[in-house]
Amino acid sequence: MTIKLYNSLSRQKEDFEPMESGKVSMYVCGPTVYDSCHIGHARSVVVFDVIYRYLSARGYDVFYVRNFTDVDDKIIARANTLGITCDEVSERYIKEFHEDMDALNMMRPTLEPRPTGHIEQIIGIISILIEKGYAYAVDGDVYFSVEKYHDYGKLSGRRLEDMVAGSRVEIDPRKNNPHDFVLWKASKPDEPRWDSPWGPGRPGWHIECSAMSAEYLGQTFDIHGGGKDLIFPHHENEIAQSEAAFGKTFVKYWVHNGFINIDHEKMSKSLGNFLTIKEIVKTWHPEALRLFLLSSHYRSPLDYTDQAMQEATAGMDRIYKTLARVESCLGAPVSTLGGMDGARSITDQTDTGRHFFEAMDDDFNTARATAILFETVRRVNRLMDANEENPAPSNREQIVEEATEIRKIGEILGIANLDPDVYFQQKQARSLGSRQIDPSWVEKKIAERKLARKNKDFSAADAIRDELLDMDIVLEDRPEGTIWKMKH
RNA sequence: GGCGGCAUAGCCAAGUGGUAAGGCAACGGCCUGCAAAGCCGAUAUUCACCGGUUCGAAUCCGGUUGCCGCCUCCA
Repeated sequence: MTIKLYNSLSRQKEDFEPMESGKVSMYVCGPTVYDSCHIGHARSVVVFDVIYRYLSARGYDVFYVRNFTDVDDKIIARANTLGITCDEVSERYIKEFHEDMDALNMMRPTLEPRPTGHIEQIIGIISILIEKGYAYAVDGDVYFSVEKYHDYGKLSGRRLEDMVAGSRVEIDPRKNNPHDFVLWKASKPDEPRWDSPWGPGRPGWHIECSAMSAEYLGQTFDIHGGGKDLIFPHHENEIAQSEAAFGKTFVKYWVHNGFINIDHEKMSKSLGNFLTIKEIVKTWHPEALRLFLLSSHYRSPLDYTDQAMQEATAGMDRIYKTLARVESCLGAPVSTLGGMDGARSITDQTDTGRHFFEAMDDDFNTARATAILFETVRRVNRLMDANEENPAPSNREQIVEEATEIRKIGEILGIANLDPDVYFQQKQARSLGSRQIDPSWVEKKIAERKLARKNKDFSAADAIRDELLDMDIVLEDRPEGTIWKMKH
């Protein structure tokens, strides 16, 4: 089986063949650390997290680099506003980024380099570009000359002459061509600065990715990822810099994720509809967010709404309810192998495993993959329905096997690997916290209802149930007693 | 103006030449005191519209309409 992935450069799906058999080098553009992460970051990180996990599960040794941009105009502006140093700003938001991403069960990349630690390499590339005549210095700035690099525009599919220069940004008269972009920026007095052959300054935005990817992955590497918006100008400029400097193909496969809308609107600070991960995770379980993000293909636009999150929550509940039911049916937890071991143990020897591979091999089609997950859930439930109390050994075996497949697939999607009790407790804690419900009061009501039911006073019992339902508390009368859950 | 994308049931969403996955919601059945949960069942003769290619198209080609993104910092 061959993995196919869509290459933004060729605009079609291609067979995935890494440069070195069995190994994958992957670079993904991370955040500029000047503010809290929003759901857009979450999508990008989840998408590449799943790609990373899947490639690993398929036996590749993946070297995954994701940078933090820690020197930039926005960071400087932020530092001035907060009255702290740029380093303090980036440290603060890197820490926050890690907290948010840990909450969303993201795996850490192999390396998370930052440009401030790679100034030497950056200056090195800029020097090569000047030597080769691709760049020029003006007043302490260094610019890349887009006209010198003849393939400029090949990723974004635009030609230099078609672009309307100065339509939205003022033309800088010091540039040879309005589309020339800055490689090195002279620093103003109170800005971060490093010595360079062109005077004290700091790196431009694009050059860091060329420098750090070359440093850790080589001058050519397999996969470069990021949000769709980075195609132009960021990735276009990276290609120009790297290929001009090193004279070889920069990246084999370009992978870009689509954008998130909020209630059908583009997310933007001016509209005031930026949703941070912290806010979302306060009301919704992180796994519901992951399921939502993986419920459509990574290149499609995705609309975030409360309804969508409720549906994703219902989906996660369904999976965990089944796992809980398996546990009580078999009297033992459904094992998680932990880490990537579970994911790596998926084989195409089972229908479920084979279908899952087919879906994911096809450009990481997580929407199809989640469908397979739900089909498996239904099969397990059906098996248990047919074997109420004492499942025959062969049935037990089958139930365990199918339930374990759910865990394994979940390991790659980054969901369904919690103890079901823990999942429902975590979920409940969110609801109780936002609704201020006292669990012991609920227990008291349930006891009252139990008494009423014992006395066959069903109207009183139903009144209690309705009262609780108004507060989004749902009762389930099970053989072993009544349990309660929050509706959302 | 240039480049690109999307239009599939009430909603979300797979499906890229062989006769429409999956989820949520709603409906009927089993179960239940009644519910809830779970399972079962029925739900798109049809994939924005108009032509064309083909034995055969949601899928390919041409056109029309509508929506969206990028061209500026942005995941």
